[in-house]
Amino acid sequence: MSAPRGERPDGAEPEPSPSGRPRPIAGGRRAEIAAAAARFFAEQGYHTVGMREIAEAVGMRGASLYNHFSSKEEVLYAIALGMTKVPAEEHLPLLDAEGTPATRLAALLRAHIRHLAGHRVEHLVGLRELPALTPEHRAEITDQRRYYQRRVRDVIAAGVRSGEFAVDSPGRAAVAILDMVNGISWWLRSDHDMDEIVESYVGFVLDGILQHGRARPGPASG
Amino acid sequence: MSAPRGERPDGAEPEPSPSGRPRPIAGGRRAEIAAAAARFFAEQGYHTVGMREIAEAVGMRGASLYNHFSSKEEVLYAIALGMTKVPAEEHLPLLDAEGTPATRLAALLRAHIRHLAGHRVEHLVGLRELPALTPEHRAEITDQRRYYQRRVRDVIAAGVRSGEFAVDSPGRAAVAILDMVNGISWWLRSDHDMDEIVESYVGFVLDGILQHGRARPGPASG
DNA sequence: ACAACATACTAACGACCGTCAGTAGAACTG
DNA sequence: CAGTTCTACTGACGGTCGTTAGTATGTTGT
Repeated sequence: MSAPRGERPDGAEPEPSPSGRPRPIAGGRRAEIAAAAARFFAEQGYHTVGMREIAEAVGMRGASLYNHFSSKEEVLYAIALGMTKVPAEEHLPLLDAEGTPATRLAALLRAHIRHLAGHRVEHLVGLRELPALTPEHRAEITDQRRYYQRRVRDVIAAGVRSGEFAVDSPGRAAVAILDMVNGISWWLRSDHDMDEIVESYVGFVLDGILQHGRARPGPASG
Repeated sequence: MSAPRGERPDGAEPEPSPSGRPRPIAGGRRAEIAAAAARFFAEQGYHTVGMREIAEAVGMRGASLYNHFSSKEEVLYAIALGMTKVPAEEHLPLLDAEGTPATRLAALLRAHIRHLAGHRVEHLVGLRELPALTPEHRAEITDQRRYYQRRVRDVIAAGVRSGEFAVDSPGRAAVAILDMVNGISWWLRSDHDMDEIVESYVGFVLDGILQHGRARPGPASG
């Protein structure tokens, strides 16, 4: 089962392209590697996966990966960054749009969950493998996450002031909400009905958690 | 700062301990090792931590750990089992006690969160390092977790039937609730006010998520 | 055509890993 | 007392890991 180390497996390549150029892709190689690595990291864990295994998945030898990434940790960092910095910059403007706090938060939640679903493995890796990052890289990721969390807390606080929401501690609610929606990436499968999940969770948050301090009618009893 | 136990000169005393017996603890050694390992696993990740590092923390050499565990994976398995099987057997009977579904679920949530807080690192490891387990061990842990989740779903369904709760999908709500409360172990620190956290989350669940389908009065407008 | 660059390769290094074999000294048991 | 068990030790093995150096080859720019 071990690959013959010293020999060139001429016919073992997935593409024995006789032109000598194995892959015509230009520039997108980094993303391709990161995507393959994220898949492996998600299902086996960062440290279990070797550079040679990642390389094989994209049709290279392990050492060649260092033409695209300076280290294994940088691969992980790129994955984590793509799930914190990028969506933060794309989604948080939704909180600055027009509308009530409730509609703005709903828009953010929908974008958040849909993005998570579209990048499930990357999201899972970004949550799970933080300790494997360099202290500097880890700090950058957690800072970004804290900022995102703070923005959610602020829009909740605005909703409390406007009377739309009823919670004691917007900060505590923000943490609980984000933990709940991020939990999706642990169990999501491709055969789930995304529309239904999104609307369920938006309901849990907007009509549930953020309303739990409000008086309600009890169960029908007559 | 290095311990003097490292080198063993020819005729020197192995331990300066006056009693001559290095450790009077009997039998509790397994738990001591697992606790130390859980601390390391939680903050560095399972694969980053070596047997020699765990051993040093309990005053042994790496190879001596194999007098207590047959493999490194068994250490992880013991930790994970202590956070699924044990609490399931201790807490789930609360769902069979007397009272309404709401009071029974509240009791379970309180016990769950308090147990989580008392074993934060073990809980985190049990969540995060599942892929490092043997397929058989992993299956056992996830089966246990699925059972726990099903019991929560059932009590939610009972509450819906009795009119105490108002949710469309008890199963979906159970998953969301458990993800939310389990998320606590990712950020909990020892200086948090546990009573306040517990009651906040019980409120999020019982008065929030599980009521979100019920009609409510809107924000006060007159 | 020639230089410069990008990308892939082979080969190997040093470090560390989990694990095992063998041993020794205490602690119990009869 | 002898015999068994328990626990910790030393020392080492085979393997894998991330990474580097050096090299070959195809593409691009002038």
